[in-house]
Amino acid sequence: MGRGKIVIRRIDNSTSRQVTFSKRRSGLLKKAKELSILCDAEVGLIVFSSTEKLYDFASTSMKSVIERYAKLKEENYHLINPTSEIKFWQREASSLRQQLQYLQQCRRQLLGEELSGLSIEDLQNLENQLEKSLKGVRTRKANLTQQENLELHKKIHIVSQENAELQKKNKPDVMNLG
Amino acid sequence: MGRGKIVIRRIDNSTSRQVTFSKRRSGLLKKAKELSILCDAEVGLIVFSSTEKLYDFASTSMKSVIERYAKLKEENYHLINPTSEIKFWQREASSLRQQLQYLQQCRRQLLGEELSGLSIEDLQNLENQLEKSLKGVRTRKANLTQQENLELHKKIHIVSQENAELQKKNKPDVMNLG
DNA sequence: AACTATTTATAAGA
DNA sequence: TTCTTATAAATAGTT
Repeated sequence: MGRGKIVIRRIDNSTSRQVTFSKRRSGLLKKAKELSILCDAEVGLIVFSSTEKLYDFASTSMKSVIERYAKLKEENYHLINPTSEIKFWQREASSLRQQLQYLQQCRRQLLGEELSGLSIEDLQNLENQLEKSLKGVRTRKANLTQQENLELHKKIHIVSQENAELQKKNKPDVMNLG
Repeated sequence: MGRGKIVIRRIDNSTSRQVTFSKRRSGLLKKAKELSILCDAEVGLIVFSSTEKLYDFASTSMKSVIERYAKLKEENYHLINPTSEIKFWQREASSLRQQLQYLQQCRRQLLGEELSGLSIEDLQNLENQLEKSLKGVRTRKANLTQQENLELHKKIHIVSQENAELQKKNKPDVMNLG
């Protein structure tokens, strides 16, 4: 619903991701509110931006929504039970550690290290990916360099003009010296 | 967004309230999902219909969303017994999440994505690294291929010998057939 | 459940 | 960030 159609995938550019977040967040909150009013529903909405900020809406109160939810889903009852609360965080940490380990291995492979576990096919895929990466990086670098060039040209032009004007002004003095 | 404009107030007619609920609920869930994907946000949405039915969406898991929410809002935090062990694991998870985030960004750059924050110098370093990676991968691939070739040669040699022996043994029979 | 006339949301641009 | 506007998407009322 805008000037162009978009596909739903993470927006790479951080600025436009923020802008889109701001717009869609307010739209979502508005619609959550409308649903609760129009249809007499109890609604709770929690949104954390990628910058860790919290935005929320609750038709009644978030506490009430969460408690009602937790009653229905007893696996979430750890909210009220400190023992399972500890277990929850332990599992969380374990899961995160696992993800971390995977990403670290992935990174090492992308750095061309730790390749011993890989088959020839894996290596070929990795090579293809690296070539793609390289292409992306070079394109970006070229764009940036070109942009910088343009700006430098502009600056030189301005400085040259300034010089020309100064020389014009200084001419009389120069003649006096001669 | 429909044949007519409506005011946002409770829909009196129970049938059309249900119909609207069904339509808007799915719209809301869709948009919650889209926001989480597009903007890399953690989103949790809980909806109870007026008929007590639960509909929900969570980009990660509802547990995680609620925990994170509860951590931020102390008024809900009284539900949790803040023992030092819980705090310890929370800190642990937070630290791990940070590392994870860093690695994810690192990985995206190595994949040639998300380059918008990098200077020309950064890009040059990245390019150098990728070239190094590529070299490592190609070397490893070449070694592996060579090694495989060697083994294949050996196998062929063995099979050839076996064949030769079999042919020698079979010769009498073959002559008998002739 | 479909259909569509409208309204609403929002992507892109300023 | 905020406004504008062309266009995509959602949906109110209808079949």
